[in-house]
This record gives sequence, structure tokens and C-alpha cells, in this order.
Amino acid sequence: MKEFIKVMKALSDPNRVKMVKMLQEKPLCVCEIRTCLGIAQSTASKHLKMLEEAGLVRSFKDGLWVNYSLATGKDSPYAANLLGNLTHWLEQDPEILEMRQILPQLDRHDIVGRS
Amino acid sequence: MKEFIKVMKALSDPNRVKMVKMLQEKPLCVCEIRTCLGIAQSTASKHLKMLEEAGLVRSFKDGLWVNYSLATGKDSPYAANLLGNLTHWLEQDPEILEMRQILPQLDRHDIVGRS
DNA sequence: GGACTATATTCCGATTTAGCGATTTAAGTC
DNA sequence: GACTTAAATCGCTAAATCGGAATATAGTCC
Repeated sequence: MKEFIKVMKALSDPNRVKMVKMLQEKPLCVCEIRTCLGIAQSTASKHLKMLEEAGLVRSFKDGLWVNYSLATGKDSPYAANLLGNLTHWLEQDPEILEMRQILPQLDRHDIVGRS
Repeated sequence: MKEFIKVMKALSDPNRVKMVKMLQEKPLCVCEIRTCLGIAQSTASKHLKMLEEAGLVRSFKDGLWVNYSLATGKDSPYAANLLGNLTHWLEQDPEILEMRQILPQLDRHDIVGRS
């Protein structure tokens, strides 16, 4: 039950859902994610931690950066299922479409508001 | 997005998940649900309203009672999918098993703590 | 009508959550 | 070593959420 609740809670915030949809495109570092969403770095980091603990994303260091990508789902059947459905869910959502427009313009080497 | 979030939020509370699992057995009235979960009537009513607004359950009056049952899911593809998965998810969860033991002993005409 | 009952709604305290700024940690460069 | 940078963590505030008691509403029965 706790595991299930964790996944549901993780996906019950718009910014976290956007993060998952964002990572469907490609792995991203925290500063790219936070810039795309227009939120503080600490906030983005906290959200990503929650997603990771729910088994929805995973992270690996690349030098100074931490790259986040979608999890395989093998840690949690609930996460696996939701991740699968989210590949087609919300594809036409206005907020997601807008986010997808901003995304390709971002370059991690060129983030202004750094941190 | 809002519709998706509503479904996720509705299913991110253990008592509400239990309600859904409970209603998989048969339609139930508020007093049966609240007794089975051991929560106040107002609390149960509030939870059920949230589930209903997410398209997960529906209600119909039967005289003085209000019976709740699982929704068909045709209002929301997200609700439909989650309801489908929840027919097999958490079947062996300790909390659900315990709830399933209490459930058949309840009779709406014989609830002590009434309201 | 009045008494009773199941549910819904309102109100209020306690807890949780989202957000930010400041600080700390970890890794890279010099 | 000192400096820089990306990310994590801490401290805090505002808002949302969960819970129950009290009240309001709606239906039944006399």
C-alpha cells in the first residue's frame, strides 16, 4: 500500500508530472528541468527526489551534473504501469505542449540564472 | 492535466484507495464504509465526494441511504485505467485483506455508532 | 406537522506539502 | 590549497489536506 501511495502522490503534482513528460524526450539535468518549469533549483531537486523514491525516475552523475532519466519501472509495478501510460497520456495537454516548445531551446551550458 | 491530477490525488490517500477496493466487492452506503474504515462520517463523506469528482465512484440514493459503487470510467480515461488496474493491484495487501474480513460482517441496519 | 436517521456541509486544529532563499556538499578547474 | 559550479539539504512561510465535532439537509415514519 505504501509503495502504491508513494507513486500516486508523486504523480499528483503538475510540476512532477511535467518532469516525467519532459524526461520522455531525453535525460536532463536539474538545471534544465528547473529552467523549463520556471521554479527554484531547490524545489526542482526536491520534486526529483520524490519521483526517484517512487521509482519513476533515476539519476546518475556526469561530472558536475546529475542527469535524470525515466526509470525502467522494474522497482515498482505501479510505477511501471503509470510510466507506460504516461507515454501517451497528456500528449495533447496545453501545458505539456508549451513545455515541449521551451525544452529544445535549453542548453545546460547556457542557463543564465545558474543557482 | 487537471483531470489527471484529480484522479491521482484521489488515489493518493490510503483510506480512499481502501474505499475503491471495498466497492469492488459490492455497492455500499456511507455508514458501512465509514464503519469498516473506523473513521468519522463526515470524513468518509468528504473522501467519497473527492472520489466521485475524480470519476472513480458514483452514487445513487436509495431512500435515506446513499449507495456508492465503482464508476464505469467513461467520464475519465485515467479513472477507467486506474480502476481497471486496481481490480488486481493490492489484492494481497495486508490492510486490504483486513478490510475484506470486516466487510461481510457489516449490516447497514445494524451500525451502532450511527452518526 | 414532529421525531428520527443517513448523509452532506461547515468549521476548526493538526499535519503535510510546495515554494523560495540560504547554506552545504560534491566535483571540476586553476 | 583557493575558486567555481551543479545539486542537495536546511529553515522558513503560505497553502492544501486530513481528521473530527457540530450543524444543516433530505428523506422516512408516525
